[in-house]
Amino acid sequence: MEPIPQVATLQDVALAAGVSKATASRVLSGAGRVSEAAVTSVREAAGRLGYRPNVFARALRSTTTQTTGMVVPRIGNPFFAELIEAVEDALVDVDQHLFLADSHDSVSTEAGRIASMLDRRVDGLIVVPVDHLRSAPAIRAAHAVVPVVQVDRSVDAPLGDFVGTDNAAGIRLILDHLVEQGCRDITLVSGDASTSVGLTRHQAFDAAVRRFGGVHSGEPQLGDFTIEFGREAVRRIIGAGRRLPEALVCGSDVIALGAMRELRELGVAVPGDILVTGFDGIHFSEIAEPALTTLRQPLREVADEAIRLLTTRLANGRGAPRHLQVSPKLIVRSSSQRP
Amino acid sequence: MEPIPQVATLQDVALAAGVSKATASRVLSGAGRVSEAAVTSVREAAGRLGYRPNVFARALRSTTTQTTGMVVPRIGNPFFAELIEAVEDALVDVDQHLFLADSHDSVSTEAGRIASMLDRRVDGLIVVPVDHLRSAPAIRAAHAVVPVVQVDRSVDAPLGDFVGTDNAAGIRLILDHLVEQGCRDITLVSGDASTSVGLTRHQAFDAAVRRFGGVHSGEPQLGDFTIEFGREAVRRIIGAGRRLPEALVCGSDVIALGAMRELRELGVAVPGDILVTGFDGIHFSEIAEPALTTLRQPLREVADEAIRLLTTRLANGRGAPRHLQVSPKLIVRSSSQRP
DNA sequence: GTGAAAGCGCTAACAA
DNA sequence: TTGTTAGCGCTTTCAC
Repeated sequence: MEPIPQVATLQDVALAAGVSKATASRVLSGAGRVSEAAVTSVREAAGRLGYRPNVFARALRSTTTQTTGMVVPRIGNPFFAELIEAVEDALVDVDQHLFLADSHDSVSTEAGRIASMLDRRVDGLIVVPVDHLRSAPAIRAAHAVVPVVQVDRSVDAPLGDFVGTDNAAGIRLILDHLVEQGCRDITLVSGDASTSVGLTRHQAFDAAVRRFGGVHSGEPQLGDFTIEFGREAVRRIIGAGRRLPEALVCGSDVIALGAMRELRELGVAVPGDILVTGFDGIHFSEIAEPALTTLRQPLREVADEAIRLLTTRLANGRGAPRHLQVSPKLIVRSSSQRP
Repeated sequence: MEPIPQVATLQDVALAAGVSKATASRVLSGAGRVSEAAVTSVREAAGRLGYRPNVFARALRSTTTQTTGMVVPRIGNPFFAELIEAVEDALVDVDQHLFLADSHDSVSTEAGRIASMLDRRVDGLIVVPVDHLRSAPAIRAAHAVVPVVQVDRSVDAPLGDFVGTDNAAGIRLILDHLVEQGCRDITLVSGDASTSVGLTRHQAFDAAVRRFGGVHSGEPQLGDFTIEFGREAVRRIIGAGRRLPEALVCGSDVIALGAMRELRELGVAVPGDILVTGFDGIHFSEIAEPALTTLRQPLREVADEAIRLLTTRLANGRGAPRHLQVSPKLIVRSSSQRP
């Protein structure tokens, strides 16, 4: 396999501008002192020849690739899709490109994807870990080589930086609201302890329930952050034949949407017979019927912080891991208001 | 900026295996004749040293990068998010990695993203064009350099391969169904003529309406494929004060979901007062209330075909552009059934 | 079957 | 300020 010939190389530009490759390089990459004349002629020549630097030659020589890697559990999950969009937006502002991979909720796939990001010498890595324990080795390996920022979820070990939502505060906002609505019997439907958010939201829920004297919670339903699990949880709760709780606090909008669907199919009215809340604030929470009360995560802010952490790391190197939390905002809609 | 030192280079492996770089390369990249002994020792040494080939050095020398580029109008749009997921899945099977970019529904952003894909020497490019006319130049430029396949939408000029849904057949399925439900007054709410799908679905709609003798359609509402436009269209239709149509045929599920939301807020019952249909078959169409009748696009199939087209091109080079259409499947749900 | 050597396009010493 | 030179790590002739 022959190398693909390049339209115009730095050599061509240098020749056309009547300078050396080195000078041309200095002009184009903006480093080092160069004369006005050189700048003008090189710029002109580069433009005329339609010169595009060879990314690989550059990467082979330098330490940067202008590329940020991102690994998420599942692209099709609307929450992650919206997060990806926010990151892509934020990346444009710092002139970085996005290398994206999907770990399919599998720790081993995730490890492979992270390894391939490292092979591609990404300048930084944004990862939403699949599992708060078993994702650690791959992330640790990455962390040894490149700045890593975990977003939304994190692994247990203190590895690199993190930016996510203040889950405990969020859950408290939800509980306050529900109690205010007169609920005393509230059940949690959320992700299980395999992810940090599942764990934290569960703990926060228990703590918040304990804080309110008269409130009690049924058996929490813990599983995946999927529509299907939301449905399944409802079937389990209703199948158990016990009295219906007054409210369902769901660990994500996706779960809540699935739960509401199943409730409707089983003839249970929301918010008539039971209140439901979500978490994340995805676009669809607003157009669901009934519109879903949720906690909006400021994704653009999260994305901006993630990029900022990455670039700071790149500039300043090591240092204690930083843990940033943004505050979710309670959006009260029909699903949680007594008719 | 110093080059980042590599953990183990081919040189190291060769040394450890007691062969030359050339032989080591031949073993590892599987090209050329090599002795059993060489294979064993090189493999062993590579494994022991944790050798990972340098992607950039390889790309600099060879013609392939194991990377496929994908440019979509908006990642956050659930239809595209699901498409991206399907493509990512399909790519794994052919050992390719994904370079993803968002064109933000802007032709100029799209051109920039495509150019940067070319800079990165992607082996192939998958693009969902923003505009069926103005996206052509950038796609043509790409097509001159690398296999390009347009997915879902296409530009007017015959550039590279295409794989998408048979929109006309889809619209016909919808119309047949609606007429069967007794509808005679049907309005289209869809994307405008700036995209090929907007155009095709509109034309197909007009043609199908003409085919049925007694059916007439109100003024079609054309705009973006967004939730917001779905709402806006409904406001316009109702604000016009004319008699409500019997059904709304929406050009995408996202539009339909927005439209249903607005109808509800305005006190119009679906399917009691008006029927609504979507297009695409995104996950949320199923859990909407009422569940949305839609046309399911077989995304995994589309993705597989796209990859197949790309790899065939890569192997066989030029040739007449191929235009593949997959058949959407009508999924009838509550939103289009007279109570 | 194997090795030596050239070179992909670029950046960064080091001289001048 | 500029040019010369030396590689970054790899694949691929071309001899042997």
